[in-house]
Amino acid sequence: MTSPFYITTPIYYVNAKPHLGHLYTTVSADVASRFHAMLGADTFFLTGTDEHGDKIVKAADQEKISPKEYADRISRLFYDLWPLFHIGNDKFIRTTDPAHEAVVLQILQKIFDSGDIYFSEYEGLYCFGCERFYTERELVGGKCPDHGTIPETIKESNYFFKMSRYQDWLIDYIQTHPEFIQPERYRNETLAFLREPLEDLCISRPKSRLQWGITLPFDDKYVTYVWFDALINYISSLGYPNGEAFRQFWPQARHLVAKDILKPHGIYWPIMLKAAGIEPYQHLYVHGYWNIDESKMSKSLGNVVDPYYLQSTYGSDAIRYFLMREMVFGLDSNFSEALMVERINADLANDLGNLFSRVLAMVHKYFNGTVPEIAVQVQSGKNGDLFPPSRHAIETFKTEMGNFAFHKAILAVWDLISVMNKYVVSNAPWDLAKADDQKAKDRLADIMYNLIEGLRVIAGLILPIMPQTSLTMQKHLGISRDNALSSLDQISLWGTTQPGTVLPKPVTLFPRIDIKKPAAAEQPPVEPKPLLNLKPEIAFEDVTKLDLRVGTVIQAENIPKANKLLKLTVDLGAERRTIIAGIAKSYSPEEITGKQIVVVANLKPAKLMGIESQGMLLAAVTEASTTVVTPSRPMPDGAPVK
RNA sequence: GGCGAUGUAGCUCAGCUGGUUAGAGCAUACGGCUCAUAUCCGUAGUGUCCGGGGUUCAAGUCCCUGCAUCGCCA
Repeated sequence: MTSPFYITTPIYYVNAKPHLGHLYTTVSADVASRFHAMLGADTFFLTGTDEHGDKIVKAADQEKISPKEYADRISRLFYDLWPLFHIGNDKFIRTTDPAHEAVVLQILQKIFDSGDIYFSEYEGLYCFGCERFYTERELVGGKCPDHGTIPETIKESNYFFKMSRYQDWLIDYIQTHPEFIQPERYRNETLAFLREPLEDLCISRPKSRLQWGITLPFDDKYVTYVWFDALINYISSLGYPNGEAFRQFWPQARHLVAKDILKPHGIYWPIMLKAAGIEPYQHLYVHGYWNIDESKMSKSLGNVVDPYYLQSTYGSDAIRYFLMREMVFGLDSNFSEALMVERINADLANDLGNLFSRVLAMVHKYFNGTVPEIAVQVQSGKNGDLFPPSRHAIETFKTEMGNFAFHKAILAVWDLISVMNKYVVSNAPWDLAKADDQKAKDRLADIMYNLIEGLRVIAGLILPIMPQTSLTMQKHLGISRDNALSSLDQISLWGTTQPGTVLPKPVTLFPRIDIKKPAAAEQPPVEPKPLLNLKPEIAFEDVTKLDLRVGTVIQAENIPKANKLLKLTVDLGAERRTIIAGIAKSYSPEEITGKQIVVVANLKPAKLMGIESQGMLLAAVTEASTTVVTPSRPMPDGAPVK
């Protein structure tokens, strides 16, 4: 019996709507899960949402609803999305589920009792956006590098988890289990991080600052840090400690994550498990990002491709195929609609769809839609012409899928498709059909039977990737629902199609998409109005504290080793200022020189890259670019901006 | 600043432990077939394999160095 297979996606944080990154991770997990089911494994596939923490409270406040209502709303978007992509998860967990919260309490108490949690006072700079403390040197110009806001100094007592105690154990574990973190580059990254002393993890937040969380079992004045709460979902979902699913699946866990959450999964989580006396998970599989139109996708910005739009425009299977085919698991990939249309047309419509269509059309034309009598080669105990390439495809597919090399597994299938298209041409069934002798008729029957069997193999192999298309193909190959292909062994048996089976008329599996008029143009995306994610409301007095002035950039230069920063000399009329601005990616020194800009003139100076910056300039910022704010008509330098 | 990754045809990428005229898919041009979703099959290419230096009988492949892009850490 194949060992049980337990796969997880991260539970997605409900501060953002589902985007392409979520979709990719979830589809990957679904594909892997379906594949292992085909190998005969019992599978458990988990996804869900992560709902506690500061950011959720803030987002809820914006909407003037409770954190729970807000979490319900966003969680629902994920929950409703997955069926559209035929994601077959066994469970959808929410960290607000009472059962999950109960397990978190147990784990906390267990680690607390064993002495790995201690109470200590801490003072530091805290960014509310990031929900974390920063050290001085991590800040950029005194500001949070992610949010550009000035962190607040906070002094508080908190509970800490003694991760440092397990550092050597973890290093040793990763070194003696090379497959623990994959691909290797991320294993190396984790080990590199562990070369430095590990700091203990602050695992609590005082309720004076945050109530939206799980109250610590040993101190009701605190709630649990959201990551500590969230990671436990992987075992609470299985009914830790006594659940049947936990006993069956736990040691087999495979966690799928994007590279941005390597640290919590590669370091915190194994140590948490160790401290709680639970066996480590089996594998952590780390994948890369989708670069969309050159720019990265980001959870905090609107620049993401909407899965709902993709599904309604191109269909679930085409998207699943593209995501699995285009990305080399572990590396970054590019995403654009044009690239996707190209793949859909070339691979799905031309290669697969057309092969399917031409073979079935011939069966109808030459044999009235009936699978011809078993061909000579098969009768005589030999396998058919297409048996060797089919077997090869199956074996390669099996190996590569097992390695999470989805794109290579797909290539193996497409190699078979290519062989079959050549097989059609080189045997020219239309010529055999015209011939008037029995030998030609037998040969024609033989060829058509081989093609039908080849299609059956393809239909089986694409089952994990494109489940709906697989079912459509099977139906048209005369495979009834009751006998639907479900295991690799079944697919590997050559010659299971019964002669005499009447096949339905062929259908178009994937219509070609007109490049000049992409489907996108016909169905404009129905975008729900994006949330602005505003900062908390401020009073007029707060605005008057800012002293904004017009100034002219009279000199600009690059700063060595700082690829984002320019050093500007700005004329404010009465005085000149040196200002360090993070615009180097969007402006050359030449381009910015001579421009009038708007400066925050009463900002406390800060040192960046060893240079004192005496103010900051205003700029409009997206993930992709930065544009400096300029008065629409020339103004005298030093003129106030109100 | 430290560590690491990447840099190969117009595009996306293969090229394992160094070994004959550097590959695939897509895109392009031409030819063939007609069963098929104007699909499929065949042919043709184009490349200072990032720059420079070195090791070797022989380097895209190893070493050094520079540049560019990216990631992690500080």
